[in-house]
Amino acid sequence: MSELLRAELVRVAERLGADGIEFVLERPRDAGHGDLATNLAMVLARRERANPRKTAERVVGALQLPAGVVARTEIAGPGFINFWLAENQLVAAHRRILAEGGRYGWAESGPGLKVNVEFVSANPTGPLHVGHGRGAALGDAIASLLEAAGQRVTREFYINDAGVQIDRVAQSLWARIRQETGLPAEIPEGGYHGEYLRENARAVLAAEGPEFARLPDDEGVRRCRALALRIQREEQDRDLADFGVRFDVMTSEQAVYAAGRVDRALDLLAERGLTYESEGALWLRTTQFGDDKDRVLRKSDGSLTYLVPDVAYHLDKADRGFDRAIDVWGADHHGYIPRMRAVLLALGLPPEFFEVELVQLVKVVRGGEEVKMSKRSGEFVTLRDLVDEVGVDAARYFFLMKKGATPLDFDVDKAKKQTEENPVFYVQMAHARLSGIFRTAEREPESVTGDLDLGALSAPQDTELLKTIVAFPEAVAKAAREREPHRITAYLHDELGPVVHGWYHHTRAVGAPEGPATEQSRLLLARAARIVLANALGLLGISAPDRM
RNA sequence: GCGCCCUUAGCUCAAUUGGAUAGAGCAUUUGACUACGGAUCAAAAGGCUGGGGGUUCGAGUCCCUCAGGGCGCACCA
Repeated sequence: MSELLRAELVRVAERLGADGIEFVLERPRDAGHGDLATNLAMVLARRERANPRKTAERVVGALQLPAGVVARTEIAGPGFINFWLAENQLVAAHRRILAEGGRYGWAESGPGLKVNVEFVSANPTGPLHVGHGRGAALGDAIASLLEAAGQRVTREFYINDAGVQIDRVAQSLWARIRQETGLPAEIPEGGYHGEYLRENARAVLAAEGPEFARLPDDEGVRRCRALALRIQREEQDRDLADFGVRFDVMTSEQAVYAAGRVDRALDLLAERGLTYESEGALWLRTTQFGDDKDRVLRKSDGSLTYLVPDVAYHLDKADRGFDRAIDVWGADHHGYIPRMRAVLLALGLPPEFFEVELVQLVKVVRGGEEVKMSKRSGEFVTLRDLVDEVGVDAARYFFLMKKGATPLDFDVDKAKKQTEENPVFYVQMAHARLSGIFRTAEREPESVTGDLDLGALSAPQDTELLKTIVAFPEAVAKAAREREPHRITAYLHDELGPVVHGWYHHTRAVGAPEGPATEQSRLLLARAARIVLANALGLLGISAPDRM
């Protein structure tokens, strides 16, 4: 219905000689300002240096809407135009919720963009930490939101298995294997000291036999490289699977090299005249594309910087036909964005192709104190430890409560509470209570069908609940457009949750004192609200329990 | 030194991207169950949006400046 109104406003704007003008049509914060409001008249007036209220009168006078859509129009404040929708619009919207069910909130538009969302992409050097968990929750939710917005999404994980970090973990594992059998060995400089490598060492010895530790160092390290990679990858995959995250594509850096893509990327840059030799190194003119200094591609020792495989990998994404490559990165990589963007622009990719969503640090707090490490990792809190303590639902919800770009204090005590202080509990409780209504009624929600009788929904809480659930698709579209899942947690906790609890508290569905027509309509309302709660939670990867 | 992000109620955070009277939760105070789960609800109180200047019908949001905090500035990944 807002689409219809928007289209008509666009038509009026064109008639008033303002083609393509940008204006806002949205649900006002204050319900006293109508169901929908637009600033069109003020934008027009600014352009024409006219009185906004007079312009608003012209706009309203030119509107031609079919009967039964808008009940009332008002010009208010500095020149806002407020619309009250006709009641039958709400009945129709409710009908749509029941009809679409689990897909309510999803865009109707046809095949959208092909989007690649790359996230987590942890080095295969150890278990995932809580920061990876936040990236996983955020990337997965952004992917789900984009799917809901009608786009074709691929969830991808990039395995950095060709760099020096994997050498270090191989050397570290080799040292632990020797230590386990009483042979002298030291963890190398920059190596990994976590307890988990001791576990891995014991597992390798159990599988390969104790003589494995007596191999020459170079062969031992070489074999440890493959073993460490496999062991760490398997553990990360388990961590992710248990966190409810599933990837469509795992791409390995080694495979990017093996396919010749890295050499091809270098050739392509050279062909375009973007590289030059200086001081024995090969440089890229990223400054021509907005970077603050040129960057080295091949160091004077002949090895490549990590920029080269990263560029090759993103070219590969473009070759695979993606319109967008959205990368979820740790915030410590933000300095790396300009040069990546510069290179991709230089290679002729459109500026909107490459997008980065940053994830800030997670500080785990228990009893008011920061928790700095887990026993197993030795240096960070693992995702598994956190999930074991608070559960997947609470972990995901807390990770998604704030914008990714702001630092997060994860309050473990609060996440475990079974009271309203815990936002995820509060929201899930709303769903469980609605389910409870149907238990009491001894009916399946799906068996309650038909249209709402607005005349029978006499309580103000009825109307409030109806308007709140009808606003859900707009919230999804906005969250997808902005890549901001926290808008959905905010919708759940600040809007829908309180409205459901308030409705439940103040009105009665089963055995409604107003009579059977009211009971029927309230059951229909409860069924619809339950759908919206479940869909919103589902987008975030959180369960919607019927009992708690 | 340069660049990016941040500073909003006692605390943790929002604010429809420049809109109407800056909103939630926690904490505090007061009240509400013989009813679908009181694991909840209703209400009160809490603010010079870090300071100052500017842009305009209109600024938490944009620009300048000052103060405070975080991160980044490799021929590391």
